[in-house]
Amino acid sequence: MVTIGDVARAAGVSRSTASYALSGKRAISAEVRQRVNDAVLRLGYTPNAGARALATSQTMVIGLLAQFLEDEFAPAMLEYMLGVSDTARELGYDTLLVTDADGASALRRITDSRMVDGLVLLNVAQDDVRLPVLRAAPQPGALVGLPGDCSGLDVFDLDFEEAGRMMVDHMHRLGHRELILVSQPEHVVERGGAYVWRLQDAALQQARLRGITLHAVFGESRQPAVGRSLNGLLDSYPDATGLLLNNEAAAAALPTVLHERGLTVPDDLSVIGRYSDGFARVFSLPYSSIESAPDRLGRMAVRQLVRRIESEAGRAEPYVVRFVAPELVDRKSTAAPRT
Amino acid sequence: MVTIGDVARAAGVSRSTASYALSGKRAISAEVRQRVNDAVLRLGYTPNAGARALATSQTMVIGLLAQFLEDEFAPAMLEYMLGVSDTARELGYDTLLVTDADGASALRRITDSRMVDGLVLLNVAQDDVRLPVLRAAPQPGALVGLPGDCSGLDVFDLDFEEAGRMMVDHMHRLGHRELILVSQPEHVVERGGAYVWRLQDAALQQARLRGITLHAVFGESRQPAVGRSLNGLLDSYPDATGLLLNNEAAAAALPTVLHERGLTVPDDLSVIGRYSDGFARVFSLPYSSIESAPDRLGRMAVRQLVRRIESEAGRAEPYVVRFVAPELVDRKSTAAPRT
DNA sequence: GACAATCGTCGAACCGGTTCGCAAATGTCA
DNA sequence: TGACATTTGCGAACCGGTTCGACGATTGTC
Repeated sequence: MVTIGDVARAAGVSRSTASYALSGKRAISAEVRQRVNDAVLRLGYTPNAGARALATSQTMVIGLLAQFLEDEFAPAMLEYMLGVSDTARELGYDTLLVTDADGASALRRITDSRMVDGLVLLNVAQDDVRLPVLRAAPQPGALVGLPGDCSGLDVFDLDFEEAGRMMVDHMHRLGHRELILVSQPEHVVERGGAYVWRLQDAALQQARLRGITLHAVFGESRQPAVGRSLNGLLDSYPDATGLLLNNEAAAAALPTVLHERGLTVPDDLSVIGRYSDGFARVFSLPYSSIESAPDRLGRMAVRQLVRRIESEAGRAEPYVVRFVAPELVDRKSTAAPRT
Repeated sequence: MVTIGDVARAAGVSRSTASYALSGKRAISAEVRQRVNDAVLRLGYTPNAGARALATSQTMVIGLLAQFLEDEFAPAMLEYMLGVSDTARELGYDTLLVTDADGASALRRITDSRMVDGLVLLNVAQDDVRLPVLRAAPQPGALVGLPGDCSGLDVFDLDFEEAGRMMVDHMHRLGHRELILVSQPEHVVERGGAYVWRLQDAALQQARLRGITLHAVFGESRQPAVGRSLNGLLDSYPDATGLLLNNEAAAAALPTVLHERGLTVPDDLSVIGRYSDGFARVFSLPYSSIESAPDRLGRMAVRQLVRRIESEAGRAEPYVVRFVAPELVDRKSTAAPRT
């Protein structure tokens, strides 16, 4: 392994001079700088990350805590992860991926051992057990997902309330008067997936405001339960003319269910989902949807995190809670209800 | 920050004694060991990862290189990633996620700076530019995906040849005589996605052997192209009675295409895909499929990698190329062709 | 020509662990 | 009681970087 000592020797200077020549933190003559650079190239020198971390107390790594829970819709998580990882790299950071089932103790391990300069938490729950650990950590943290208590952290999330209202209003404008909202499985809500009831509560309230009926139910997360559950719903609410899906698995299962029942979208039923456009295209999800913007959220979180990491001023700045405005991507799956 | 010096002082011993008490690499009296452990608990000591890496030249981190390419089916990658990350953690390692577009230079950066003890490469291409870098690196590497040259590396992959033969034979046994095989987009193959033509070539050969017709074509990776492409195929080969899908996006798009054409599976058409069971359940993919076993492959790769990292004997062991035998998961999407 | 300021470089210390060699304390046996 | 082995803990060196203070050589100023 080639160290900075080897470079210094090859360039005929001291280790400290070599270091300064490379970092530029002190004036070094052009000639010496050239000799050092040549030596670096000739020997193929790359600084040892551990040594540098020890000396500077900066690892240039951010921790990405992704929680994969039973009944959670995992594949969507990948989009957030890529947003985080790609943005981190653009800003000069690598990404340590942490998928431990026990997020709190994994978080403690990572922060206490100083493996990372900052953290991004995905899939944050209402009362997330990881948050006290994160607040106590010396590194700053950014969340994707809105918890009950945002203090001391930067938070980014889709505006699920507005999403719920948009779904209802869109249907209402078209003339629908009875809707069904299929949320994530009850499990997810119990565990504190706040976004589920944030959307649901707002949708219910908006329905009341508009004077229309909204049946809010929990869905399932995979076959065969998800198909059965959708059939059950359509049996239970035969007069409903619109379906709102805050549940990706349900959106994937719906085409077949409707086909089997001989129903056509949007003639017999109008449908709006909530997922990213990339997802819709890859999985052939044919319904208009509220864009969940996972890449944007991941990007925003990392940007803010790095700002805090890198400037001492950033550390002191007030914490932000920022919502991405939902946008409806039209895929022609809604229309006026059949009279 | 609390260091081992603080622990030593609190326990009334030297730093070296504290270190030995914790590592157990030398005999330390029970009483002193107790005092050290108490101090650790009282002060909340966790070793600094950078310092330890510097001293031991072991980071307890493995690098995970995931390549997300245009037209590649990204969501399936998550299953591999989780298999790797979870297994790594079980064995005491953390995972550095690298998603750079330029995999080769990212790999060089990671290995040269000694950030990781070993590497897992996903989505390995026939003539992968990352492999020369990996072979030159001081850390061992394991691949998921079979390249042209496996020398110096441990390789794990699904037996795609056998998968191709199984698909054909299964259809042949049922009485089918004309099949269509939809592969990944041409892009993927051009870039060296060997698994595509490994399956395809084996399928073609087996079809010849059985004396049946197999139309092998490239598919698309997303809507609306993927739907159009499937429709075009069914138009072009009206006599085909069986469809083989080595393309997840095509499997997701097919139900709607068939519905629009008024075709029923398996009465009008028999279908076999190639994807994991977890995937099929979450995305309501209703076709029998060859299990791609992503979690198993990730797990195998990490296991072997850690074996090589941890034992000096492991380093010397001969390199392995191991194939997972394909298994057909029956979802009742195949039957004898309509006469 | 004396003195101060600036520039370029070096030596040494430090970051926080681990590990080697050694010595003091204790125990064993003749 | 003395010789010797064993246990137990300590000091120092090292891993590979960064950074501070100092110092000699230039350059500038009056």
